[in-house]
Amino acid sequence: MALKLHNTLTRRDDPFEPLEPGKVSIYCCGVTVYDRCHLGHARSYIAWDVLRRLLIWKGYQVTFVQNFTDIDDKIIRRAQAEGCSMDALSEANIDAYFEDMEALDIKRADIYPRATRCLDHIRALIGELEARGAAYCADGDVYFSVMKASGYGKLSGRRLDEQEQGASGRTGAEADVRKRHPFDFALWKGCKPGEPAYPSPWGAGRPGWHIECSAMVRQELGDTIDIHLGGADLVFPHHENEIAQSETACGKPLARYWLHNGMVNVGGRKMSKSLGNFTTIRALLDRGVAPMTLRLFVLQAHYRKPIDFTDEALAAASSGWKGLRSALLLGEKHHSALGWHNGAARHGSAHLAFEAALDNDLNTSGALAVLFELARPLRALANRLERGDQIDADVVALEAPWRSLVELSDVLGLHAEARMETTTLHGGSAADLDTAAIAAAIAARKVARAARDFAEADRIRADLRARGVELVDKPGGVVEWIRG
RNA sequence: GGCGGCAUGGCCAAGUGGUAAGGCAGAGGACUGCAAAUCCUUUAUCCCCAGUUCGAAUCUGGGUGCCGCCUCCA
Repeated sequence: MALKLHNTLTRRDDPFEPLEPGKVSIYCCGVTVYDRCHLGHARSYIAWDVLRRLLIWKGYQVTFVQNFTDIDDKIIRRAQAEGCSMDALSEANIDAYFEDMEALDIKRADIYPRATRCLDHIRALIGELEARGAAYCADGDVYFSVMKASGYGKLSGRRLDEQEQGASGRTGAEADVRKRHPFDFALWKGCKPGEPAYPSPWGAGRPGWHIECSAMVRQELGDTIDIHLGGADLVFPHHENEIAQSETACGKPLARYWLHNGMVNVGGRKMSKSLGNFTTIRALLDRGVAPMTLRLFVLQAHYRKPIDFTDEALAAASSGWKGLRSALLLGEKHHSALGWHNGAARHGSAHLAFEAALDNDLNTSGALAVLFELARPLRALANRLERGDQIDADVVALEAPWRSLVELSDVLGLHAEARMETTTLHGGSAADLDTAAIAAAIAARKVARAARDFAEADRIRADLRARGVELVDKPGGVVEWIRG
């Protein structure tokens, strides 16, 4: 089976073939670091993490570059509002970005260029565009002339004469008087008083948004890369403009495959910083949502379709992850009881079905179905072992499915840790209860149960639950508890 | 107004011409003092209409509804 990827440029599923056999170069549009990452970012970067893991699993050598936009109007404004420097704000949000991504088990990129550290390349690229007559100066700003870019609009399927200017309702009519064409965009913005500024041949100022990506791609990966990634909301104008800049400058295609992920919606509307309807990754983790629950939530839908974020969907993903997790932990927790030592052969048909699903434009939902089917008997066995039940399954025959499950789950970045994860989405604080107090309550309940005073036993259980501790009665009088 | 996308059981969702994966929830049964957890079993003809075809959720045309983008955005 060969990998097919939906290419925004061709609007088809194209067979994937890297420019250089065995090697893949990827550029992923990163975040503007004026705020924390939200679930929309998580979705995007989880999807691309799976693409990257898949390519590595298939044996490709992948070079993955992802930028940080650390020069931007919103960063400047936010920094002013918070009374700190732009650099301090960026640095804090970059740190937070890495923490969030690490929690979600998203692999680190090989290189993280930042706009503030690529200014030489940015200025050089603008200079080239100017030399080619594709850039012009106006009042301290430098603009790109879209009329000079051949094939402008090919990525987003737009024709300049068909667009209704300002249809998004976000542009001020007077802002564009300096432009020769309404779709011309800034390569360099002249600085205003009090703003951070960098020197340039066109005067002090800062780079426009689109130019940094063109410069970084060229600096880190060359004229033409294999895959360019980003959210669907970046297709126009950001990626269209990147193409215009890069291809006008060097005359070669910028990227062979353009992939775009769908949005995360809230109540049918796109989650976005500007709409204010976002939930940060951090907030979700602080609520006790397991990182892998978020992964599962994201991967249960195809990456190009919109997904609706609801508490119900999150709870469903949480339950699903619990099942997958216990199957994944089976071999680790019980390997001596199972007598699994030999590294059994893989479960061939599962591998084929799994790879076929992902080969079909990253059908993670189909791939997950394979994992759940592998997991079902494993989970049942794990739970029986935990309960001390009679085992009637062919335990030896389950080693191969388990090893396959672990390997294939890793391609989706789904990893189980043996430590107890909090999975409830609500519940009080158990901070006022120490372990001894809980043990005492359990002992008291045990006495009550022995005396068949179930009213008292249930009262103790309800009391603990109200304080965030859930009791689980196991066979043999064993009582386990977890903090909610 | 332009461009693009989506519509499958209670909810989420796969499916790319051959007779509906998977997850969640629900129901029934087992277990339990009860519960929780767990195990077993179980639930659809694919927005509407008209076509193409031996055969369509899958192709074509029309309709309806929803979403994204049209210089902040993952």
